[in-house]
Amino acid sequence: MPSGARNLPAMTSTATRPRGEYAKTAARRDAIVAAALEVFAASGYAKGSLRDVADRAGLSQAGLLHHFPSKVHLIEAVLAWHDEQSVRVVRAAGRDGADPLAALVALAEHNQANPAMVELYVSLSAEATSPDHPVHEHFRRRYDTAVELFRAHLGRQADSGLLRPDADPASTARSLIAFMDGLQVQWLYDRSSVDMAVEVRRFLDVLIAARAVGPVGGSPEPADD
Amino acid sequence: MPSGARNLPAMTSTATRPRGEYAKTAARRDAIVAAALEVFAASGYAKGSLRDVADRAGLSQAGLLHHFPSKVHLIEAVLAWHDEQSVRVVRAAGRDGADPLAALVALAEHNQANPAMVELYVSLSAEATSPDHPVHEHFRRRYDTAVELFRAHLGRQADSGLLRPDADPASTARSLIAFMDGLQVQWLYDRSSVDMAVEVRRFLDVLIAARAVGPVGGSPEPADD
DNA sequence: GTCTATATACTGATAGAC
DNA sequence: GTCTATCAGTATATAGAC
Repeated sequence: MPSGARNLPAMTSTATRPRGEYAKTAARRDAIVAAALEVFAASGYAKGSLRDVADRAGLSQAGLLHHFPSKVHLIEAVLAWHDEQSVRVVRAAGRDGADPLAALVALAEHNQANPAMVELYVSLSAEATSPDHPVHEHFRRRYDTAVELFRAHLGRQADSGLLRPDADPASTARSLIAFMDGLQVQWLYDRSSVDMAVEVRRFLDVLIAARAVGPVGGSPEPADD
Repeated sequence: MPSGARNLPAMTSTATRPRGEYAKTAARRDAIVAAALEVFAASGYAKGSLRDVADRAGLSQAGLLHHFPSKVHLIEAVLAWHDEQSVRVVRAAGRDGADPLAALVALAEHNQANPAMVELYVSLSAEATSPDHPVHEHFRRRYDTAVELFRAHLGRQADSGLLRPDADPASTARSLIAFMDGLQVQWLYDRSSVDMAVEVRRFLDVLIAARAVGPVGGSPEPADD
């Protein structure tokens, strides 16, 4: 279970403190973030307690607060790690296919293999709709940039005739993100009946494809379902 | 703000207790449910406190617990009311159009006019993904029946040639619900930029329509955007 | 039916020893 | 850097007066 920290980047600035003695601290912080990810994923941010995180990370609650001076600092670190993971997956998928849309299938597969990340994202994005929530702005910005990213890409596809002519790029961008978000919720309620990667691919085929009914980006990944 | 109780049905069984003295109790319960809806919508179920609900309903916390013996009883009453409202809207929309799909547009409009209901649904459906959450089963059943409802309808439309031939009824049903759920989240983050009713109509046109590009159900409501 | 008062438990955060 | 001990605040729920 606490395996989320194995590929954590050094979030503490290693440049200013080259001393070897602090390497243990960085590992500690990573372990704490991994524990916090699990706790907040399972209980949400409001109900998730620092004591639970501390217990799971193997230190006292006061010890935890030495590394992260407040609960808000901790959740921000967790979100930074979560976002970095997502970006990493999308970038890796974009290396061969070069299509941001095909990367969504890879992201769905990645999420499906990491339920805790889905739980965290679903519960936290819902909690943070309250304007005074500590990470409200984080998610607001995230949606803004995500919609704009896809809108721009779909606009280019429309210019190339690769988008259904009756599909508005801005609306389609929003729909795409909304669909993926909602799908994660359904998946959490019934993981055996919902295959997110398959649904995403079908959705893209139906919604995006102009004339051709084949895979969206021409990416070399036709065999999976 | 506390205007959600004006069209509350009598959830307390008025048939068994015809006495006039208890009418005040029913009204009290309705007021409490309305207050709880607001509190849980704004703060979520976990963080929303009975004290807040009691204050808003104009009685003490102990007095509140006389009517609803526990927090779980209260949230169940709130959900029952919420579901009843949604069913009412869908049924009313189905009376003239007779198309469940067109009713979704009406539902989106209704939700847009009642932000508290959207906040409640979004935050609670996310919270309740945890299997041990008090209302987990409620939402699990809700998704099951909703998917089955739309799947059956889309299957009939497919038989009539009214569904894109490359769209699978079961997948499309899931996608439709996922899209609407995700859209509500985005709307909560940016209410001025997102028009749920418009997006739902566009989505239906693109995803469902077989050949005709016109409105899905032929309902007499072409002028809105 | 509603109240005050309280029991019991847990929260995030702090102080200071080591 | 980690600990124990403790803070002040808040939570749900109960007991008993009126």
